[in-house]
Amino acid sequence: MKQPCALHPHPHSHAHRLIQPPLNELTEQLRRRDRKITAPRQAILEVLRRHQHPLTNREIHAALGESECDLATVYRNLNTLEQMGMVRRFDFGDGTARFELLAEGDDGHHHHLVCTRCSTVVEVDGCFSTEVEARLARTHGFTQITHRLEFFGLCPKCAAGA
Amino acid sequence: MKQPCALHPHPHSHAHRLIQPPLNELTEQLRRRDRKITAPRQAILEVLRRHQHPLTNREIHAALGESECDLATVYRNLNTLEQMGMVRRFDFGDGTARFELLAEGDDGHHHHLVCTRCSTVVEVDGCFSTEVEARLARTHGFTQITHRLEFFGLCPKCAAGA
DNA sequence: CGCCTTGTTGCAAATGAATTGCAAACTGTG
DNA sequence: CACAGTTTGCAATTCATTTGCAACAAGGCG
Ligand SMILES: [Mn+2]
Ligand SMILES: [Mn+2]
Ligand SMILES: [Zn+2]
Ligand SMILES: [Zn+2]
Repeated sequence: MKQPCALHPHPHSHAHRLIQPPLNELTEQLRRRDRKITAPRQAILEVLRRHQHPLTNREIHAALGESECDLATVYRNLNTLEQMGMVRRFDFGDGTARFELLAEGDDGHHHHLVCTRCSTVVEVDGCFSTEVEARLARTHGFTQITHRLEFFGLCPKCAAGA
Repeated sequence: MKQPCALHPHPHSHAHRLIQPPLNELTEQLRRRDRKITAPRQAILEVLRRHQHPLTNREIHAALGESECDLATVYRNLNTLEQMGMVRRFDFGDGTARFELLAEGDDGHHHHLVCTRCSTVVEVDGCFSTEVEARLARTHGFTQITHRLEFFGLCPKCAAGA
């Protein structure tokens, strides 16, 4: 029940971020905001808890197993969870949204390094560019500046075997 | 015929990048690669030449005027031009691709600052993170690392009037 | 200038992610 | 247990983008 991420190949030497809030803490967040604790919802959160890499709606749906629910329900729930700040949406530019569970209080801002061939995902931590954003704010008068940044490249395995 | 960008609001104080290769130079590139110089193609290149901000397929199609062609043709041409390295595709995360014309030899790598309310686009020049990429390469063994980065914020006009 | 090969176009249909209308089922609460 | 407000399943819809196919046009060549 607590198997590691089977959906995504990723370098074993680097563990993913190890947040994994316990399920009861998650349902607590739901309860607090008058969201109902349904079977699909719990199952989805369980899936997200198990996989600390970004997952697509379809992948989450596929990983549900028993408590199967409609794919539309997965979409709806991830939107809800995003609005509640419980998951973060990522965009790897392939037209399919991906989600990661957040620890409470964490805004989840971080980046990834994605293999353009096998889709291996490496969690990149550390975010620079606060100076860049400050400069942009100063130069162009923009406020509330954020950014979306992902890295792409060829993973060692793919570089070798191809 | 050489009106400025009418499709996108953008701060007047900052001109966009002023590449604008002449049309004949562009058709020359086509000829060199056994691509035919058709009316739709020339018209599309003209539109791109006039607007040095990222344009969507639909926007390009709408800006064609006389030499109207099918929207599918616009899509096909932008894919072709991208493969040929004559335009660069950008992704602002709204599910719609945008394109900018490139000067020959330029790979067009750069970033934007986009207003989340009115979609004003500011061209950001300067690309840091070569060190970050080098670090990622070293740490994870990836090669050919690039990145996709866009900034988002509230433009001064929107911050004021709302 | 006509012919031929090949790239291109228009049009309509297909794809694929994501959203939505609606009626039925369910959750939390009193 | 009953009620009000959510959530779900299912099917239909939207929207960007792609694609099959037959008609067409561009460029090379004789
Ligand atoms: Mn991540
Ligand atoms: Mn640009
Ligand atoms: Zn790889
Ligand atoms: Zn704005």
